[in-house]
Amino acid sequence: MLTKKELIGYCQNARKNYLPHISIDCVVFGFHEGVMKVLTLKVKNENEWYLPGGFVLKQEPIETAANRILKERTGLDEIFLQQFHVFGDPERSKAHFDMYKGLLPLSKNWFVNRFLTIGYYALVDFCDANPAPDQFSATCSWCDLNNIPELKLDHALILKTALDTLRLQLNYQPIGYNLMPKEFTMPEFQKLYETIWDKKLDRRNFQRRMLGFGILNRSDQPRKGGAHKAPYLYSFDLEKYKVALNEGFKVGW
Amino acid sequence: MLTKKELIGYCQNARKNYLPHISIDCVVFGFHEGVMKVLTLKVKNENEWYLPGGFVLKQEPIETAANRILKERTGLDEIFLQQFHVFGDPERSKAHFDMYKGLLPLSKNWFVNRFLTIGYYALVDFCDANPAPDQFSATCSWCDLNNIPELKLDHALILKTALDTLRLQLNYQPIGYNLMPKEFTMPEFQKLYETIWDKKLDRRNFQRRMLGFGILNRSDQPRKGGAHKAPYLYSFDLEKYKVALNEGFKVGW
DNA sequence: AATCAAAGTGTATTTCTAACACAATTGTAA
DNA sequence: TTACAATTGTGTTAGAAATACACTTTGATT
Repeated sequence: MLTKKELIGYCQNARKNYLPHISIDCVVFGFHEGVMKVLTLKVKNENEWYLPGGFVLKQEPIETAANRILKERTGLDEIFLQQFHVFGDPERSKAHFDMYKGLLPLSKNWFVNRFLTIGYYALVDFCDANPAPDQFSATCSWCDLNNIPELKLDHALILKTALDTLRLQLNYQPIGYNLMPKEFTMPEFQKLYETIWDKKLDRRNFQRRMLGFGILNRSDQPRKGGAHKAPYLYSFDLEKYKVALNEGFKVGW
Repeated sequence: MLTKKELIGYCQNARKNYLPHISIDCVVFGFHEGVMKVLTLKVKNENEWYLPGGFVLKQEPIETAANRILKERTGLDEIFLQQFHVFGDPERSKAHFDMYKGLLPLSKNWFVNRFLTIGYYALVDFCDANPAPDQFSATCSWCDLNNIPELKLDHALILKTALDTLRLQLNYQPIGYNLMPKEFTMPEFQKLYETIWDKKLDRRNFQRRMLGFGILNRSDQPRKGGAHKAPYLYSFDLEKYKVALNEGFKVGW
C-alpha cells in the first residue's frame, strides 16, 4: 500500500491523464517446463494478489494501452494480445472502495469509483519476459496455473474467463508461436496443448494433425544430448502461421 | 437533430445519470421470410443511419444497460444478448465531435467526448419486436442485411464484427431459439443457417445433424395449407437447448 | 553388446461428412 | 380423376477424418 502522500500524487496524476471508470486487466499466459504460468502481482506489505492491470490514457487506443501495460510488466513488445470480455458489474471493485475510501476525499479519490475493466489475455514466451512489479506491488511473478493464490476483486473470474476463451480459440486458431521458444520438439509442443486443455492427447495423432496444418518447419538437426532418441526440432513458418491466424482452421460445415 | 434546448436538457441529464466515456451499441438481428434483418435508426431530418445504442447508468450492470436499451427499441424483454467486442479507437466518434461541438460549450457537451463503445449483438424474433425510434431518430426499422444503408461513425465495423462473431458462434452453439417463431419447419430453420453463413447447405444432411443435436421436438401435426407436401413442425426443447448453450457443441479434439 | 526410454512412422477401425436417389404428399392443371 | 410439378421425408454409399493401437528406430546407459 502507498503512503498517503504517494496516493495523493497517484490520484492527481490518474485523474489528469486517464479515462475515468475504465481499466484494463491482463491475463498473461506463459509456458515453461511443461507447466502453464500466469503473471501475478503481490501488493506491498499485504498478502493480496492481483492480475496486472492499468488505465487508458485520455487519447490512447485501448489496444495501445494494453500493450503499454504489458510492456511495463514484462519488458516485451509486440505481444500476442486478445481482448476477450468487459467486466461491468458495479459491485466488482467494492473491495477497493472499502480499502481506499477513508484515505482521501471521494472527489479526489481515483479508486473509489466504479470501473469497467476490459479483459485482455496475452501469450508470451516465458524466457523472454522480465516480470517487473508496479508502484503498488512488491513482486511481479509467474504462478503455476494450477496453483494460483486467491485473487482479489473479480480477478479470479477474469482469469477463468480468459482460460475458457483460450481453450475455445485453440480449436480454430494456431497457437504456440507466442508461447514456445524458437525451436521446440513435437512432444514439447504437445505438452502445451495438453496443459491448456488439461487432457492427454495421442502423440501420433497430434503430430499428424499439427503437420497437416502446414505451419511448421522441421529442422535438419535433431536435438542431441537427451537421454533417449534425439527428437527433431520444429519452428513455426511465420508466413503461413499468420495466414492461419487470420483465416482460422476449419470448424463446422 | 434536436433543438438547442432539447440538446441542453439531454446533456444535463446524461452527465448526471450516465457513466462518461462509455456507450453501448447493439446489433439486433432478426429473421423474416428467409432474410436476415438488422435494426437501424435514421436520424430526424437527416439521411444518417446508426445502430441502436445508449449509455450505462452510473450504478447499472452493463448487461442490464444493454437489455434496457433493447427493451426501449424493440419492446422485448429477455432478449438473447451477447457482448462481443469493445471499440476503443479515440477517433471513432470524430464525426460526432464535428457535428456537436459548435452547439454547446465543451464542458457541458456530452457528445464531444471520447466514447468507448461496448458491442452487443442480439437475436430476436422478428414478429415479436416493435421497433421504436429514440429521441434523436425519426425511424427505427429493419433493414435487410444485404442492403444496409451506409452507417455513421464506426457502426459498419461494429456490424461486421458482430456478424463475424455470430458466424463463428454458429459452429459451436445452438442458435435459433431466439430467431425462429415457436414452431417452424426444417427448411425454414435451414434457411436461417444459410442466411447467416451466406451459403447453401444440403437439406438432408442439415436435418440429420440438427436432429442429432437433440434439441428439437417434432410436433404431431404437420403444417397444412401449403401448395406441396405438408412439412413437419418443430420446436426447441428449451431444457436441452439451454444445456447445449452452456456446454457448446463438440469442436476439435 | 544388451537394455531402456523416448521418439518416429504405419495401419486398421470407427465415425463423421458429403453427395446423391428415390418415395411420399399435396395442390394444380389438363 | 388423373397426371404433373414442387416440395418434403428418408435411406444409402463413397470418401475423409478422427481414433486407437503396434511396431521400428535411435542414442545414452549399463
